[in-house]
Amino acid sequence: MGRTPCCDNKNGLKKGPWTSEEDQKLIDYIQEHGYGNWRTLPKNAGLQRCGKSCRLRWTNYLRPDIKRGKFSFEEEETIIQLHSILGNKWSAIAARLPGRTDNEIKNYWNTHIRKRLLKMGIDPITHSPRLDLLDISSILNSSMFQNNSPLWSSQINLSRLLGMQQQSLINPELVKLATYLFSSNQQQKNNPYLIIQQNNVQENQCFDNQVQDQMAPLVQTSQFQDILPFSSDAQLMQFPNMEENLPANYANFSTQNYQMNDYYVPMQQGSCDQFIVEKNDASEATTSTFQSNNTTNLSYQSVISNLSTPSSSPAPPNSTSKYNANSGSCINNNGDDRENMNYCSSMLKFEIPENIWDVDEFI
DNA sequence: AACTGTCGCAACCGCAGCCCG
DNA sequence: CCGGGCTGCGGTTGCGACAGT
Repeated sequence: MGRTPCCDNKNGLKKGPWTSEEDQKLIDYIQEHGYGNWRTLPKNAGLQRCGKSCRLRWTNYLRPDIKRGKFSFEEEETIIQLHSILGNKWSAIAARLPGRTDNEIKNYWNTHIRKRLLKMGIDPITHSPRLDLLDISSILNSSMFQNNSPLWSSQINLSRLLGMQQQSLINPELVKLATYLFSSNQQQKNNPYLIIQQNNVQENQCFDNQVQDQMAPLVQTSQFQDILPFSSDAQLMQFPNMEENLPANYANFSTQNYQMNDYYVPMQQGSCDQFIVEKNDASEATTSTFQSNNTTNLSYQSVISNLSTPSSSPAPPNSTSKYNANSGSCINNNGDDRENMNYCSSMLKFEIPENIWDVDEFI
């Protein structure tokens, strides 16, 4: 439209950091007259600033209801969850975080959370594991590609898959597939747990036995049996020393014994049509379970409380949500249709293709 | 102590949408 | 309906603080 910018310098308007005197003038004026009509406000308040600068200073810094200081774990987790739903809609995210401004959240995301997710091997945009960091050869050597695998008979064209490696970076379905293959590769090592070493995902095959030993009891408590992937006591029996290794205090256990870049994903393969997503608040960890309605189960659990500071999950108590894998919608026990399942899971999206064995469909 | 590189945050910039005459 | 003004939003930048050498 070609209108003149409101903040041109032809009037000698001041730019740059605000002084305390300017702040006080702005505060005094707004307290007396309220805000509105930002274009005329600076003149009336005796400020050599443009209205835009005044509005920004007020909304991002001087507003009395602004909460300063470090982000709490609850806030951080909320930001991650909301970002997985809303993307870079900082104002929308800020609207759900009382006292925080969009600018502050945006800065915090770019300087802390985004870097952390990248370091963990998670794409901060898609909130999915980054396929470009996966060792594709180890994926291809996974159980699914052994000649006794059901997939062997499906005549997969491996070179075709390799050729799609780059393209797969932008194909969400292939990302899902690779994620699943990746998990299967870990499972092949007769290990019920998958630790994603987020510092270097390429070294996933180097399983950290120490962490494994620490994590094993995590899922062996009666507290977790209801949300575990294992459908029977017999399956639970495959874990040794389940009573001895039980931590006295799970919350302390989860926050003190793990590195922030470790994820813990017990899995069993299977086809899934529909999942139940649960959040166990008593655990002070975010726990999500995907349970198929078939005979085989698949579960995903993320210990998210190791991100920064020990704290509790922001979700309301007793929140249980059902996630329909086909529609992608997430409905909690109050019947509210959540926009995205990530509200009740965590930063990692785990979606299992409806027909995982039909690999050709993804290529 | 001096220099250099990195990080974090406040502030700026430009664009888009809404409102109103 | 149209155009100008205002506001809000998201991306980017500049600079001070801090860490490392």
